[in-house]
This record gives sequence, C-alpha cells and structure tokens, in this order.
Amino acid sequence: MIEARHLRVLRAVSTTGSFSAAARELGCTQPAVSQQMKALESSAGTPLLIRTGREMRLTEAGEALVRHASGILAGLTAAEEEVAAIAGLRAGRVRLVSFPSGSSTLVPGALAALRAAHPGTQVSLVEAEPPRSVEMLRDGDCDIALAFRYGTTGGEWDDLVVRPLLTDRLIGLVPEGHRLAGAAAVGIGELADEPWIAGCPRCRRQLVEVCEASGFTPRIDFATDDYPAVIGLVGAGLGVAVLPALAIESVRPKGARTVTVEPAVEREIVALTLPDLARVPAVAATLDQLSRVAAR
Amino acid sequence: MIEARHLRVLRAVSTTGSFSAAARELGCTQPAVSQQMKALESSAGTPLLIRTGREMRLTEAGEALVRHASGILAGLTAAEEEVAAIAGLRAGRVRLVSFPSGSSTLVPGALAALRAAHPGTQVSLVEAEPPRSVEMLRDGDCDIALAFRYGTTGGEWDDLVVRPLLTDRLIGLVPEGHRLAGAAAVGIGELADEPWIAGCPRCRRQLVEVCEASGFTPRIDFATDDYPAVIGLVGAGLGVAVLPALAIESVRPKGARTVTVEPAVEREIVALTLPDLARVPAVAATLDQLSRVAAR
DNA sequence: GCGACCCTGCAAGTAGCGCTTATGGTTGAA
DNA sequence: TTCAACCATAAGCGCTACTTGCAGGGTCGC
Repeated sequence: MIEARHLRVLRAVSTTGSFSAAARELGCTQPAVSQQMKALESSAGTPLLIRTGREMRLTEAGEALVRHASGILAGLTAAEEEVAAIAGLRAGRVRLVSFPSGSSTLVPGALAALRAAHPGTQVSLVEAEPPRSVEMLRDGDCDIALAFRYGTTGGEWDDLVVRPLLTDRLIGLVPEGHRLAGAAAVGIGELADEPWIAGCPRCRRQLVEVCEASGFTPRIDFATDDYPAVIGLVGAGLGVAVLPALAIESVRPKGARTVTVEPAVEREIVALTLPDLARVPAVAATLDQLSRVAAR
Repeated sequence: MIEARHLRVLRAVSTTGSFSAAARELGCTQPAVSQQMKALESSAGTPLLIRTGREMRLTEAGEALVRHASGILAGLTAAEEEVAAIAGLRAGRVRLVSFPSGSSTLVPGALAALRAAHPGTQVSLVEAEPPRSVEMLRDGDCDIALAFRYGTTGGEWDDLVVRPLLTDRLIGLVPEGHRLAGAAAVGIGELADEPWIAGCPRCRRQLVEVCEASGFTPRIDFATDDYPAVIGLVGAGLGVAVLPALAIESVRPKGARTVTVEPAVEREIVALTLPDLARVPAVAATLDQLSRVAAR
C-alpha cells in the first residue's frame, strides 16, 4: 500500500534534488526523509532513486510515481479544501423544515443573518407540520426541523437535539364588533357558545383540550392550516379563534381584534436536529442564528 | 492531512452502510473502523457520518470525501499497478550502451532472450566506446554500459557494479599470402617490422604498450574504429593487425588469416551499472541475460 | 593538495499511533 | 420480552516513525 505521505516526500525529493533539501522543505529531519524513501522503495518493490555522489536521480519507477503523485496529491488537497470549506462555513448546505408560521417569521431573519455572516452557505426551506417534519429529520431528508409543542411533554424527542427558541402565547381573536373586542383579558369559558375557527390539527387538538378543561366543547365551524385565512374568517365575523402570537405577528389582522385569553396557553417553539448534525458547522450556525432571532 | 487509508475505509462504510460490514470487507475489526472514522472526522474538522439507530448516513462533507475518494484511490492503484509492472518485469525500460564489437555479438543474443522472457520490457541501444559510455552511465544517460579493460587495472570503476562477462583474446591478423599466415603461434616481435593497422584508441594504446614491452614500436599506418575495415585493410595486404576475438567473430575475414599471438593478451569485457540501478529488475534481468549469452 | 562543508546512511532511544480484545449500551426484530 | 446485531469505549500492546548523534564520503574552494 503506497501512502500519500510518501508520495509527497518523493515529490519533494524529486524537485529539490536532495534528501536534506526535501527535509527542510517538509519541516522534518533528513533521516526521516531517508527512512520514508526506504519504506516507499520497499513497498514499491524496486528502487526509485539513484544515489550517485553528485545528485539524486529518479529511476523509471520513481518517475512513474512522481507522475502519478501530482494527480493524487491534487485530489487529496482538493478534497481537504472542500471539507475545510464546509467546516469553515465557506460552504455548506442546510435543509430546513419549518411549520408555516415559523417559516414566515423566525426563518427569514435567521437565514438573512446566516447569509450575511457566511455567504457561502446554502439553505433550502420546506414547510411541514411537526409530526411529518420530525419524520423527515429522522429519515435524513432534512437537517433542522422547526417544531412546537404544547407544554414540555417530553419523551418523544429524547433522541434528538432540542434547541428551545421561544415560547409562544395563544392569543384570542374576535371580530371587530364583538362584545369582547375591547376586553383586557377574556376567560376562555366566555367563548363557550361562540362558533370557532381552528388552525392546524395539533392546534385544534390543543384547543379542544383547553376548552374541555374549562368545561365546554368548542363548536368548530371551520378548520384550516392557513393562518391568514383564519384571521380573514374571524374578520368576516364567522367566529372566534385562538392563534399563536407568532402566527399573528406577520399578518395584519384586518377586521379582527386580539384579546388576551385566560388561562394562558403557551406553545414552545424549538429547533430539532440529530446529535451528529448538531456538530456540523453549517447546522450549528443556523441553529445559532435561529436562537438569536428568537431572542428578539 | 487526510490519509488515503482513511478514505478507503470511509468508502467501505459508505457502500456497506455499517462499520461492522466495512470491517469484514476490509479484513479488520470493527473498533479499528470506528477509530479510523473518528480520526478522519477529527482531521476533517466536521462530522462525516450520521449515526442514527437504524442506519449510517453521510453528511455533506462525508459525501464530498467519498466523491473525491474514488479518484484518489484510483490514482493510487494505478500508480501501484505501474510500479508493480516495472518491478514484475511486465514493463521497464533499459538503456544500453555498448562498444561496437559488443553490440554486434553479445547484445543481440541477450536482448532476444530478454524479449522472449519478458515481452513487456523495452531496450534501447546506443554505441559508444568505454570512456564515453562510462561517462554516460554516471550522468544518468544510460542504465548499463558494456565496456572492456586490458587486465584488471582496477580503481577506475570501484564506485560501479562490475559484472564480468567474458575475457577476449587478442588475435593476430595477417594477409593470406603472408609468410606467417600458416604459423601456429607468432611472437609479437616477429611482426616488428610490419606495417600495422590499429583499432580504436584504447586498443591502439594497448598495442603500443605490448609491442614496446617486446622491444619495438609498431609503425601504425592506419587506425580506425571500424573493425570490418581493419580486416579489409589486412585482407588487402596493407599491413597486419591484432584484434579482439569478439571483433572477428561476427565478420568473415576475407583475404586475411588469423594467427595466435604470443604473448597472449586478453581484454576483459564487463557490463557496468550503478549500484542502485543493479537492483532495478529490468536492469538486473538484462545483466543476467548478458551473462548467460557470454557464457556460451 | 588539503581542509571545510554538505550530504547520506546507520544506530539507538523514545513517543505516539493503531491495532486487538473485552465490555457495555442501544436498537430493532422475533 | 428476549435475542441478535451493532456501535462506542477502555485497556493493553506491538510497531511504526520520528528524533538525536555519529561516521563515512564527496565536492568545492583556498
């Protein structure tokens, strides 16, 4: 087995013309070069160098090796350079999956900061709701999954790296002319008889749980993943809703008014990744930018 | 510094999908693979593999390395193959320099045998007289120099590998009608008054030395490197000559008769090479074939 | 011709690398 | 739940590869 290190030394010997000069160039001692060349000749099975008194010449086999060495060492340095670019964030690809309200708020700021700090990185963004996004993460189809959970249930993600980003309060949304439109805080029970407009399946389940804890079952007339649509429906006076603050932040609630809802319900928004991926520079940098944007 | 050995292991891990399978394929134990991958990740500065419970996946950097690995390992095996071909005499070049009478007798047989035994070898032949041929050898312009010397003078070639091939007697040559044409043996002094035809400069110098040892200085009318010309001149009755037996062997002495000359003068024909070159397989094989042909 | 400098080879000592065996923990399947 | 497969880690050990030091030999300049 010929080693690349030996080829590097052989090339240095070939260009400098002496063991000592090659050793100086390589930053080691002359016997080290001498021994490496002996080892290389041993593994080659034939002499590679001709030691005459005056100069150091290559044999035919030595010339063949030097000829190949350039390509091999070039390939090695190219590989090292590419890996170093990824490790040094001059390159690197991050595949991000986010739920809709995250991708419209947290993600743009984080990606802008990432791009500014490390122009070579490339990020792709796909939208998916938590159960599916975590599955994609485990299947290797993405590197970071933005997800959320209501309360720290725990247990479902303990094989993942969970980076908490922020906690998101649920905010009530009522039509502008509604009797509770100006209230400082509204008990959820006061909305027991209203028609409801629900969000995504998880949010809907959470809504039902909270309402049932308050003693009623909400009458859900509409359910849609599309938060602007929810707001539009509320604004049209078709019902009330509770939405994560994050979902409202990026939308101007036209015709609807926000009210604080009691009891306070929070959802925790986290970034998920695999333990090994968390150590990939581009992934770590993206996580950091997400944390930074979330801290605002 | 990324090592080729690590790339080989990484590629095996990538294709087999597990450390254990890679270890089986590479003929080593699983911890060896595990440690090599850890070392490779350390020198890469970023994770290369994602260990999920079920499967082993590559990171972006890992994919980059595997992509480069094929070219690098292919280059290495190509280099090994080329060197192995030279070492195994399936290839190899020998540059031979011979003096004229050697190239017409010893060399053809040796090269034919070499070609028969190792068809991949290539031999080039150049003619040069000893002082020049040894200089070419030392300058790296040839691999083997066929040379000769009168008596084992020694001292001039002690940094070279000297392979004696055969000893060549000087034989007298007189015109067919000469008074000594039928003699069994002729003392050199009996030719003191003859006109002489001399060969190459070294042979000429040797002739003068021998004659002066016998008490006379030969009158040299002609001198030429071209042995057939010498024989032609003798055949034309223009003088007498002494020539190496080897020089006469390949020429039909037309109009001239050979006579044994006393005292017997021998020249030793040797093959010269550099110590390192003597260990080059193609050179060693050529030397062996020269010895074998000379033994006949 | 002689001395000085440079280069290579050899030897010994040492540090570190890399392999092995053994063991524990985890995952996935029966 | 049990079993099999797999990965990680630790300890032990042999070997590789470097270093320093020294001797021999060649070349160049004085």
